Amino acid sequence: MYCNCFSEGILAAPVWPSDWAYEAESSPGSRQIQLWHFILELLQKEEFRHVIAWQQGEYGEFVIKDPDEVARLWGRRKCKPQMNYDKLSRALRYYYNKRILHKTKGKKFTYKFNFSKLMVANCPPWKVWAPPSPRLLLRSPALCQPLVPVAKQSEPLHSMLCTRATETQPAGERTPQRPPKASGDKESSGFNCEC
DNA sequence: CTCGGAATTT
DNA sequence: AAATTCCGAG
Repeated sequence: MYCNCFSEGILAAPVWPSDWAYEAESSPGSRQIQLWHFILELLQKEEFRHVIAWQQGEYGEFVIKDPDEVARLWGRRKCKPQMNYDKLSRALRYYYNKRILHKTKGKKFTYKFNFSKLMVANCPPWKVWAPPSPRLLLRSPALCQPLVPVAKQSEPLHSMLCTRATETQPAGERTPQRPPKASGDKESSGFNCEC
């Protein structure tokens, strides 16, 4: 009932406030990927669950199991070979004031997303894979774009999320998809920089 | 490790 | 505006 994130309703929303989804990769002059997008991407793929993963229990909370690796991947994406966890974590800290993240004190390498400020529009991490909605696939490359910041300047009031659908283990309904991950299995190791 | 100020860079 | 780099303090 509540989790209608995938229904046409929301996905077919008229227009996106600020379509960064489009400019995410293409638009030459547009901004580069943001760190939290990247984190979400990693979190969304199980290939990286040994490097970074959601923390069971509190949702939105994740643990960086291998800080060096995450930093390396981030550095690769941004073409910043000198990236390390020290720097990456500084960027993460800037998110505290922006209300995108906050720290889970006491737990090392553990942060938590502030979903009250962010709206999940597509491919929520908990479901890992949203079915069709071809219209919305726009021109996204491999997979659908993860999120959409809801409060750009005006905040509607969508603080609603898909509630916890995490490890409730519905079993029946949705079958766990394991989309395109079969043949070659090049591991692809995710992303490369096009610099 | 974690936290931010400050100066730069993109 | 979002990050990167450098770094002293707790």
